[in-house]
Amino acid sequence: MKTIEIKNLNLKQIADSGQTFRFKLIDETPKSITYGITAFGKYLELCQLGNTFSSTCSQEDWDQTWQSYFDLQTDYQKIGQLILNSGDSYLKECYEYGQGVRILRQDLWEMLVSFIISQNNNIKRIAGSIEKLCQRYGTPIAPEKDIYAFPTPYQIDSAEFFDTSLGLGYRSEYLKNIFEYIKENPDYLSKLKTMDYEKSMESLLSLKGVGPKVANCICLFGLHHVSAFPIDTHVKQILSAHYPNGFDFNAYEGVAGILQQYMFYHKLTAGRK
DNA sequence: TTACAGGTCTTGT
DNA sequence: ACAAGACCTGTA
Repeated sequence: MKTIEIKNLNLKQIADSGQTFRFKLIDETPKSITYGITAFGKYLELCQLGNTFSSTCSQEDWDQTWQSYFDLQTDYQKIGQLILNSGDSYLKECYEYGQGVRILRQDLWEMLVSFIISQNNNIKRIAGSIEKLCQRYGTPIAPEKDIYAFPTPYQIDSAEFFDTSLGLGYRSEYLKNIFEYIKENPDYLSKLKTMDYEKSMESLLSLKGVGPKVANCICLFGLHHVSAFPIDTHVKQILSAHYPNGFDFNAYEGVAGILQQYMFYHKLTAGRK
């Protein structure tokens, strides 16, 4: 893959949208920006200049891994039209501001672990914990660049998992339980992938340490259930400020999670310089 | 020093 | 059902 044109994709926006902790900023110039992205045991360096993207990755890797990862088969323009036609000026502002946000199709296991770590935590510390977890247990992908895959449950030694150097705090016990559970039930994750949104929520909520917010994040980012709408402290503030009489989820059946990302990205980054 | 961070669990009404 | 309070820990 040399260069390709893609609409509705902005790497910086996705990096700052909070759905992934595996984008590393490599280089930024006034016109272009390059990220190193790790997913599914592979590493991609991708440079964006407007709508033009370039990388040295093989065509095979692009077709088999990254095209799907970036959710390129989904038409975000169409979702944008829905918003623009809705007459909701706040939502319109969020969409126009964050048109390059997509819902990445990330690995379910990685999302499960990452969003358990995210609870009552800050982004810097979350990313640091995940980084250390990969460095300690993950398969090397490009070790000269300090790039390691996200470890499988079998690579993680839960016996030494209470080591405080990962900075997980009380979440380590939740994770330890889940590692053990997955090892005893190796088909749990593939079963989860066959469930619809409601069933997968119910199943995830039965795991200790997974509440409604984290379960919705896993549904949205790990299972691509786009009707999931994670409500965290920021989204709670958004809803009470802009929708005091309630948000009409029925009007956006099946795409609510994408709207959540536009709103979330807007709240976190708009007005910061 | 104290408070906070993309919540969840536990306990007490 | 619902409302507090506790909870690891790095950062400002």
